[in-house]
Amino acid sequence: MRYSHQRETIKKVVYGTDSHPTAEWVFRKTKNVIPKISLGTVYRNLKLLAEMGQISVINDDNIARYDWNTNSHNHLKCKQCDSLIDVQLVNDSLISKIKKQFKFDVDDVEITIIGTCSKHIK
Amino acid sequence: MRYSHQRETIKKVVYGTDSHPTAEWVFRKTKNVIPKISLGTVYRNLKLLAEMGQISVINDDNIARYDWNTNSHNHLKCKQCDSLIDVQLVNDSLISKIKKQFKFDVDDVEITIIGTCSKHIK
DNA sequence: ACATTAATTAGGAATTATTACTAGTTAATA
DNA sequence: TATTAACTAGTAATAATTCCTAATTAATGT
Repeated sequence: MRYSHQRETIKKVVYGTDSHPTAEWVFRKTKNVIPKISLGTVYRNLKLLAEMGQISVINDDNIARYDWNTNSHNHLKCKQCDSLIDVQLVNDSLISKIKKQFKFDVDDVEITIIGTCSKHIK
Repeated sequence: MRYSHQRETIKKVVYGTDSHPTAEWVFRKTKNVIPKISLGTVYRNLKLLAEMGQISVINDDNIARYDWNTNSHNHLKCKQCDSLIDVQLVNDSLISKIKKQFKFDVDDVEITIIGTCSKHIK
């Protein structure tokens, strides 16, 4: 894989936020650095970075969001502010339980808790 | 809400399978009964049925799948056969743990376990 | 430093899933 | 049976994402 200014910039943008941004958001931010960058380039490089394991992809409703945190973790999604909060819920015992109980070979556990965050509970 | 032959047929199609079908699949099956039905009608009624709580929506990658099972449950997703298997992983203690630990008011818990099902482990 | 070349890009077209729009149809009711 | 508001078919529009292609650029050898 050859060096590319675009890809490095996109990576920095993702690594510079905890907001689990969409491709569109990354595109806008990256444009501040490289005004002529195209949306296709952003999508292609986000995909490449994900394939290389340098970022991870979150499947939020029907739109992809990206995360610099590639460690296995889960999300609390607030319906009010639409924000995603990182949490750690899964432990190895759950995974081995699933393996035994269902004879299912686990690669990844995707958990999203939908609800209302502390800021918006009235 | 008025009775509609289309909506009833769509509902029966969803209730007649465990395959967690897509809108496209429901459309094809419903066409066997009502050849002139349009895709838009299928989408509109799937949405209505979900809003009425008569079916539930699963967010699988970037495509919606539908499920007659409206009880809270989780899915094992096999990467080989792309099938979704119903399982029950969450218990009330997890939900109350989240409530306490993160001061987060939980409405729904979405869990998908990605991996390989027993049929495809070699 | 310069030429070669294969990876990468910008820009736009194409694709996929889904929603919106509208004139015509139909279920419910009086 | 006439009225009417909800519903449908068919099609256009939208949103997110991928694909395509000529031009650009990073890496390598000379």
